[in-house]
Amino acid sequence: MLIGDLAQKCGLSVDTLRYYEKIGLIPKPLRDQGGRRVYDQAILRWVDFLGRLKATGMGIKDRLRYAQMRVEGASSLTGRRELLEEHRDKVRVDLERLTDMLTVLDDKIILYRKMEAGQAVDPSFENCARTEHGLQ
Amino acid sequence: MLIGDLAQKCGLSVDTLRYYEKIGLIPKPLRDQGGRRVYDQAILRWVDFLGRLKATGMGIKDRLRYAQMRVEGASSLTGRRELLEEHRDKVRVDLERLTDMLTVLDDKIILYRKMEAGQAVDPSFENCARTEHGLQ
DNA sequence: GCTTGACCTGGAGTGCACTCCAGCACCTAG
DNA sequence: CTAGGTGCTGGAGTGCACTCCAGGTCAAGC
Repeated sequence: MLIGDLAQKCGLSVDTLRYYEKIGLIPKPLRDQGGRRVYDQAILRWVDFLGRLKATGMGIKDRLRYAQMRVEGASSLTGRRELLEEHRDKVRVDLERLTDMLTVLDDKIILYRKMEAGQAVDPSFENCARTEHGLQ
Repeated sequence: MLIGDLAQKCGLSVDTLRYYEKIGLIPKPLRDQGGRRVYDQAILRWVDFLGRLKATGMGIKDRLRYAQMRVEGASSLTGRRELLEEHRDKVRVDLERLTDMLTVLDDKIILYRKMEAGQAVDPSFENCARTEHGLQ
């Protein structure tokens, strides 16, 4: 698999893949006679997992730490687990934040709909304890 | 309330508050004799809501669009509602992504713990369909 | 009256995470 | 055998979202 194929399969750009390699996020692949990168299928799982870490808010520094430990092998098992546990905690916090916000947004959207319908808004709703925002 | 007090109350830095004012995220406050910004309590609710939008992944451009519509008043009610509905959709997607990731992380953490305990890992678990990542 | 700390402005600098580019090599299809 | 597409490298450029700084003003306490 050449870099263009991998890019297509994993949804990253060729430039991003080379950038990830440069900073050490993905291992240096073998090269063919012409010096072109040749990837193994296994890279797909790793890139996918990196994408999930990123998509759930892990910055490049922590992904890099994780990648480096992964290269170190079995001796870094504990370190990797701890990093994932830290990240899990952050994910839990984010989940709560998003869940709360969903409520706030639902309330506000209802409020806006009422306003659009020309209804006078009940002040006790405007200052609804659930959102504490009313019309902003 | 001067800018330092506001900064303390809302958890943003003085610089950030001035930056937000410069780009139009928060309205220009009145000034006292000495030219210092004087804020009304009401700004707190707005800044808090902006913070929630930010903390749930809304970029500065959309926050700015929202802020500008807010200044326009009643005529922008529909626009604001639509923007919030768009954001709500994104929040829902993020919630699902985070929920999935929580499962993946839980599985991996269990796997790492087993490895740390020196247990041979059941290959059917290593390639567990839930995570499709195994040990990374 | 003077010091000290908070505030002011305009503009430069930072860190993250890519993204793009020039100029070149290589490989494959026609 | 050549044209077009893909790949290579090193390095510059981008957009976001602040953050910091110099050089100054102002107000309140001693």
